[in-house]
Amino acid sequence: MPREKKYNEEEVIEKAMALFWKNGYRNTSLRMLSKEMGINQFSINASFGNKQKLFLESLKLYRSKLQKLINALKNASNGIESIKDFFYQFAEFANQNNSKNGCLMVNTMSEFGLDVDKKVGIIISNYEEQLRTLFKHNLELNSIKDNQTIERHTNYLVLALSGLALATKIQNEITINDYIETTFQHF
Amino acid sequence: MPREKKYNEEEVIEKAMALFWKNGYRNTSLRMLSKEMGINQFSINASFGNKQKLFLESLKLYRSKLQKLINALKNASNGIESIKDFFYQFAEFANQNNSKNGCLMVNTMSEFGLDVDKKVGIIISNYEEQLRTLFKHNLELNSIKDNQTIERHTNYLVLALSGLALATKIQNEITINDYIETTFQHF
DNA sequence: TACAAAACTAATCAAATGATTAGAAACAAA
DNA sequence: TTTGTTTCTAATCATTTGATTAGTTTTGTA
Repeated sequence: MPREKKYNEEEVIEKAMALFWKNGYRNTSLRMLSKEMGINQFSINASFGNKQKLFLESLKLYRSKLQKLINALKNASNGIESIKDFFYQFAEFANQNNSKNGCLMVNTMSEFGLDVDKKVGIIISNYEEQLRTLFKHNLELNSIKDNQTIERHTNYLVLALSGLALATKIQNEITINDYIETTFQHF
Repeated sequence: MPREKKYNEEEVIEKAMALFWKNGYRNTSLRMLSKEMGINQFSINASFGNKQKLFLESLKLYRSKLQKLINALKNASNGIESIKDFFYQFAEFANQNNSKNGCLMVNTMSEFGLDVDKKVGIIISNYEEQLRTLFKHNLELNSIKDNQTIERHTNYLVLALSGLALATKIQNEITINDYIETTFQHF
């Protein structure tokens, strides 16, 4: 066993994710990544292949962070109130340290639309599907709505969440809170 | 008076706008613009100065197109129903010819966040302010809500509209309609 | 027809980008 | 110590980018 890597791949990918989150895919260059990650371009290639693959790993890491919020929703049983709590936690997550970075998933959707890379697209749709299932489940918990209404409300909540993510990039906290409160006043 | 321009500036800026709308600012190169507009890079510079200024003119043109929808809302007097009509027209506008391009304003907000060019930012905030005023006015028309509630609902509708713009880039028509219907069921 | 002013074409510039190369440095095993 | 494998550094590659240049063409006026 010869020379060991100076860096920890988990650690450097955390920095890559932060940069992609802040700037988007196309506006993050390998030189910026190299500087931020503290390793040179060759090492990025050696560890991750290329920029696209590095982004994919960054998105996976981001997803795993989001998963913690989602798990809280999974274990909740308060119906619509649990979903509302999730919205507030999500808003805080999307604007941690007043970063105004929004959500990396939603940012990526917005940057690429339907022309997104296939593997990236799968991660995003898996995430959306998981959200949809959890929202639906919680909507069924404490209501007597018919299936069609539940389906409609589920669709609504999924879009409302991505709208919230977008909003955190530019709006102030009051507007954000107004938005969440009004969203859940309907139920 | 010597040679006349071969092209009409109004016409070529329409094509530039379409390209920026589809691809965003950074992912639209001057060569793509040159090809689409049918004039070479030098002529783009001669007519508009540089890429940034061309984008600004494109955004102004986009804004003037949106203004037609807004004027319909201005002349309406049906309160919340008028706002709902506006949402449907906006959704159709953002997805005309099944383009999935969303809204150029919202796309720009998402691409640049708060780091947006100053002049571009002014156009966007003017637009948002106009929306806010019209929403507020229509909310006051047919309701007995207190001022605080109207303010909150106004904030809600502004964010709901940008969320709708984002959604049209990726979601199908059913989900979009569910979203609009549920949004206005609250009132 | 000759001239002048503006618009045109095509080529080119410097800078930035993603990716790769050549060679030096590190280090466990023999 | 020597060897072989791997990581590291720094330089470089070909493209693409926004912008500009040099020189040609067009066209109204004198």
